[in-house]
Amino acid sequence: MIDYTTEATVFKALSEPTRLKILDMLSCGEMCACEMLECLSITQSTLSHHMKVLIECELVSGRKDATWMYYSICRDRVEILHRFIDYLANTKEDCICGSIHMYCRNGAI
Amino acid sequence: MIDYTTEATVFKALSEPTRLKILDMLSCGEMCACEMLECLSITQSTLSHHMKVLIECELVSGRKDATWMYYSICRDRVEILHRFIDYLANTKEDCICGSIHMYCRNGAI
DNA sequence: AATAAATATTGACGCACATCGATTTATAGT
DNA sequence: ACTATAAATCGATGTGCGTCAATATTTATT
Repeated sequence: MIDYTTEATVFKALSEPTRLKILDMLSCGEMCACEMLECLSITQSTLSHHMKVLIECELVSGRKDATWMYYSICRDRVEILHRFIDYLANTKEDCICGSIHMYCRNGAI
Repeated sequence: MIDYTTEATVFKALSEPTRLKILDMLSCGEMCACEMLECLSITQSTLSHHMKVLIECELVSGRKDATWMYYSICRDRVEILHRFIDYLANTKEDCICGSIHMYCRNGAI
């Protein structure tokens, strides 16, 4: 049985234009929050909130150095997402479609 | 300049467990709405709403046959999403990071 | 025409979330 | 110790969305 909820949380984290831009900023390597803030039209508290969302779904990791926070992309999690999309959208042996009625009986989501 | 908003809309469509299950159901081919409804713990109007969301972001297409609606996954759009994730999360030549200050001046998102 | 089945639309409700300003916490430099 | 900077947390607010019940629309059948 697939855990749609966990992946949905990751997709939700990606459903914000600002957070997509944040990830784009981090794509070449880690970056300090204060530097990122200069290129975003949001307040510091909002940025902090966005980083929390990205960290909680494990798309990003944080590293503290003195008063600075450096963020970087977790490529492993991105890869998992990649494989999930592949699994979801393509034909497979153990598809819901095949055992769709049995699947219903389980009362899953 | 990248259009984060469009992709964010696609991710938002994917940020619902029920819609992920719907896509999973469609992964082996088109399916009728009434058949899908039997395997989902939601009302008919809610399913109709979800299908509208999936169609509007072009992840799914609909085909009407008499009173039945048959839905299927748009693999082209999934492929676009795939490439976007690759672009977003990996190092690239024309990265924001490199021209980050110039990028700011543009006043983009 | 009348009925039935499948789907779409409408209106309402409650909850989640993006955002902000203000405050708090943590750390470095003087 | 005091000040300044970076970041996190808190409380409030407005908007968006998932969901439902009820109704409307479309199409086939009798």
